[in-house]
Amino acid sequence: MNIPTAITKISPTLWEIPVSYKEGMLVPARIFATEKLLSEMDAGVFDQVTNVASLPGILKYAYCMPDGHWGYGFPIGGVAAMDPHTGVISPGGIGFDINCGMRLVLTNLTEEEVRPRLHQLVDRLFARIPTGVGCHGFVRLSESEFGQVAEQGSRWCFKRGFATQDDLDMTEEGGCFAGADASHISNKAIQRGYNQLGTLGSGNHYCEIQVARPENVFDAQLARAFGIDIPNQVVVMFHCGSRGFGHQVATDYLKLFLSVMERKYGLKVVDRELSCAPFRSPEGEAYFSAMKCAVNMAFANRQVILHRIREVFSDIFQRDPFNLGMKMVYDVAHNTAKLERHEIDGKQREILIHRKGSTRAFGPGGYGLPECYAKTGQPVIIGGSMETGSYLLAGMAGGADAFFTTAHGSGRTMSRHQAKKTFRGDKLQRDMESRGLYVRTDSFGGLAEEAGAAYKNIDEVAETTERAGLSRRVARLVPIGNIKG
DNA sequence: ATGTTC
Repeated sequence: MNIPTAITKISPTLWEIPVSYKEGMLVPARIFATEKLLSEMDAGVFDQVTNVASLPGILKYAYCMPDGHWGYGFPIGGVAAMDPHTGVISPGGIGFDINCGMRLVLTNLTEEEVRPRLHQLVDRLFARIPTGVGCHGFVRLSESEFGQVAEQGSRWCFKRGFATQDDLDMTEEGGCFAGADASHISNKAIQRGYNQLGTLGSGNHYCEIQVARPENVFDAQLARAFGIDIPNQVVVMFHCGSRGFGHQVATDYLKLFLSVMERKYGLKVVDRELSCAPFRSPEGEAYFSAMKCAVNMAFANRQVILHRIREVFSDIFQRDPFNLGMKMVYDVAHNTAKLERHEIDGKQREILIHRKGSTRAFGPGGYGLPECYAKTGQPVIIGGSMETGSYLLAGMAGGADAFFTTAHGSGRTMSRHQAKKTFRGDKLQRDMESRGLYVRTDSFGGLAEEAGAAYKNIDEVAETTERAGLSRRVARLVPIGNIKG
């Protein structure tokens, strides 16, 4: 058993490790999980979340969500809010894949209408959306035009005809984090990124055709408000981020911070992977701006992919995509740092929130939400493994204590290496097809790594976030087609 | 996650 003996149970879905657990902790660590999910977490989670609790300027608690697992420096599933004046910013608290995120798109088609053309549809998506490591997109950009993508995000897509105003409205922050300045980006990052717009990537990135079956709708009223109102309605969910561009931004600044952290700022961290800089320092501010460039590139990436998905559906079903009801439910990031206003000890304050493998989940009335979601709370998209389904949820008022944050996915229980040794991709593909799920992939090895059995149970994760008051389940979405890298 | 080891 990996669970520290010092842990105390605050509620059936919340656990706390006190500051006395480890020298240097400034705040307690809190983990949202059932006893079962807690017991499935690797020891690295407890080690890392308590390391995060020692970072300068951290406020309230270092959090970990129920899908938490070991990551680079911070656990994946981590949440850390810093005082912007005294605190640090850490790339490890955001992740290498900056603005990795989820997008959910409606159709007005039913499973019965899509099934006969499923193979054709998935094959065409696989042909039109580049997948795999190092893949390139169809949008031809000069390096300076790419700088505009990085600064403008989805707004650049709107100008180029790849987005509607409604798409922008249904994206977190309108698809553009303000304050992105491409002068903080290295040439190397631009070289890696400028031809990657509209590409899915590899690993757990995918584009899925899913069905909202009536028996899987948890809250019919919220489902209707989110546009799910036909029995067996088909939706499209996809998961990807900022590709090699964001990876290079993270690499560049991790290295820069390591060179100045101790020498220039006297910051000592217990793990080099917690490389950081004061938020209010030239290096910290440059990273925050560069990170926003990667955030915006990822929003634009998902927007161009949506444009292609609409083209494919339009070709296959011989109708305009908007006649097919292809409207976005929402696009939400799960690897970012943001300045947000939250109530801390009874006072409204601006704080710097790191969310790494955790999702913003504003409750009803949350600021900046589109008017249509003012009463429902923000749509939250939690992606499961490709075999087991995903969830649409809604932010809840009870999320305030966790800075309105919830889980992001299933969370691995088995390492990629272990999964590759345990499963065979070609057999998995045949098994999935016999269960009515048609999957296309660039790499059978990559497919084996994503086997459902290598992940936590998504139903338990989603239910735990609801019991903890973080996000209410709206509908469970079952995959029938999948393309992955 | 990632031109999967600068």
